[in-house]
Amino acid sequence: MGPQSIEVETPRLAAAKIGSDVGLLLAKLHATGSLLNNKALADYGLRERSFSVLTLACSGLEPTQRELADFLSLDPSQVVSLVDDLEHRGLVKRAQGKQDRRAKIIVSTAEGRRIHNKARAALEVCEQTQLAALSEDENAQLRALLKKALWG
Amino acid sequence: MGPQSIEVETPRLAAAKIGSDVGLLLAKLHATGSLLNNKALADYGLRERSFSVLTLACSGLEPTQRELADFLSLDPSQVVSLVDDLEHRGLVKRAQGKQDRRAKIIVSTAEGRRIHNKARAALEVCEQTQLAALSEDENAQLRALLKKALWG
DNA sequence: ACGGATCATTGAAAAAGTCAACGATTGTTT
DNA sequence: AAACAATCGTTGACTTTTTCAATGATCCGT
Repeated sequence: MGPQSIEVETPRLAAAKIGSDVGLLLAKLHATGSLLNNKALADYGLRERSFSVLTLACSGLEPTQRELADFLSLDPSQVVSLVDDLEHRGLVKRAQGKQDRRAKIIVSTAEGRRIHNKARAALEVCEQTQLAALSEDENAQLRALLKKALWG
Repeated sequence: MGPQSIEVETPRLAAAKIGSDVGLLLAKLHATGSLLNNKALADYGLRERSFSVLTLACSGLEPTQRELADFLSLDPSQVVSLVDDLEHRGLVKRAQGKQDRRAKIIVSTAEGRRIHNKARAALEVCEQTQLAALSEDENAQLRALLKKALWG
């Protein structure tokens, strides 16, 4: 039950030119990160994706399911499953769209916000250990670059 | 058949705090990137993963399948499928391990290197368009940060 | 009011991931 | 040297995830 040891082996293959392929770097960091994130979120019955949905639901932005699908790069049917699960557990609610009655707005419940706060704290710790090799500045720099790459 | 238009819409939800969640940023950039990369590689009958395997096979590092699995964060059985496919198409060969006769070393064929060069060129163009919002310096900076985050 | 488009949802089919078992080989212990 | 556990690639079964087409309800432009 002690603090989980983090092995930082630098594999032989990291030397290859492939180590500069942005696509692979993203895939690898995302893969290892997802594993740790999901482990950290498991205590709250969440995974990376349901946590993301819950975060948006808690954001006050009142996202529709379509917006969630677009933003999270998911198929609309996957959003249905995620929201179903969160709704059954009382963490979010489906509300009727305001201008569009086809759309459904996902909003958090009080319990949802409570869980989200705890989960967010756990995830922050988790991500800090993942990016332990980076200084505070570099960490912020990485976020900024990723954002800029995505949305300019 | 003209140059594919790239829509750079900044979605409403990008404003949320979630836009600073490293895990989500990685997931999203990886997701959109994979789509484009796979599309670019399709002309050569490759996908992101088979391309990665081919790259390592062409690197001169003589990786074993176990090393490929570790480096690419894949299950060993997935590597079997990937190598099977590449081998059937004559792009790589399985060679006996030098110190360990259980292990199999993956090396490229001449045809494999030919295809790889073409695919790599196409992928570079593709990645440049993906990271078009970043300057040359920022592009290098991003690579460096990702590498550092992974291997210190 | 009509027709085409979009939203959430369902269900089925395809793809990907996970996992345990196996033979062959290795390294270690006795 | 003999026995033992561990590792490598492989196979096959199983679960999860992804993808896609179809549907009813609703919106929008004409």
